[in-house]
Amino acid sequence: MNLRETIFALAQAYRVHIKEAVNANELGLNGMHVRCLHAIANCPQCTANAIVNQLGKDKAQIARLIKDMLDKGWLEKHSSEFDKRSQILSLSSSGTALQQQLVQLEKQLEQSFEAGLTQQELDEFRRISSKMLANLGEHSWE
Amino acid sequence: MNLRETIFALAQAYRVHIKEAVNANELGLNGMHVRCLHAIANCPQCTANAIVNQLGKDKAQIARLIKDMLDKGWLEKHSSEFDKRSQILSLSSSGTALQQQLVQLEKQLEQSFEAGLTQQELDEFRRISSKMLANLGEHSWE
DNA sequence: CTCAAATAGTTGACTTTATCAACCTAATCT
DNA sequence: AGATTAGGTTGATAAAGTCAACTATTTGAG
Repeated sequence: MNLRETIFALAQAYRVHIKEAVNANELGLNGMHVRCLHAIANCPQCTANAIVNQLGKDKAQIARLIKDMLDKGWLEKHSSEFDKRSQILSLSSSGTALQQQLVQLEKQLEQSFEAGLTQQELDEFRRISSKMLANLGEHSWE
Repeated sequence: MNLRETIFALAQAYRVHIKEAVNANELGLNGMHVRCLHAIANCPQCTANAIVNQLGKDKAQIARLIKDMLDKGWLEKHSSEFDKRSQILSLSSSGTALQQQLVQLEKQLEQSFEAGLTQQELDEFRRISSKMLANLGEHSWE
């Protein structure tokens, strides 16, 4: 298994398992919902544009995603006082609850990943990974 | 950066960079083409079904992908002598050339990833990764 | 041997996801 | 002010992925 296969196998495994967990809990959200919830939760004064940059997606797609999530009542938006072009996005109470559930599920999944590994190994994994990312000039980028 | 972020950042970085390289070389192929070329190259007596299992995709999608690649002249197919339901797929000469170019580009990209890392670190990364995959009961799975 | 069940592959119809270009409004820059 | 840039929305369309039905073989239980 070369590096490419390793990396994709990990990502694929994560995707498959978190999808299972999300479906099992019938949260009614898809992959982009998940990423968007996290992005907003972790980004103070989040705007649509911030999400576009963070997730590396087309702004049209993000606009529709946000509209969908607003309709579902997971988000709130109000225009920025500093730049009237910008809409500040935040999680509603139901959005926050959802995101917290996700954090929970992800924590559990991470524990599955990490089973039988020492703290040292985990640190090492992260250290090497971030070296690789630095090599390619990647940012936090989700 | 937690484990999820790390894993997806790596996968995303790989995807973005290989896509760039492929586009830069104007090979005219997309992500599924790439994966399919590799799958066929590495699978003796490859069938559509083998690809479905290897890539974990819907068989309808794979059938259309193969048709497309046959039209483009990258593949050849002939029915199996052992099972007349099966179509054995192989790379044509242009398909082989394409796949070889990809191998080249991927090798270069891997070198970018691995820059400044020792062989020990790389081994360690692979070892830890496969432990994680084993935790989740993953197979080679691409 | 025979017939039901399983397997390989194809196709049609459809949903989801992603992309491109046009556009509006507000901000910024001489 | 007038031109340009940036944030966001929308329409149209392309690409990816999914579901179900169907054909043609093969397998396997009785």
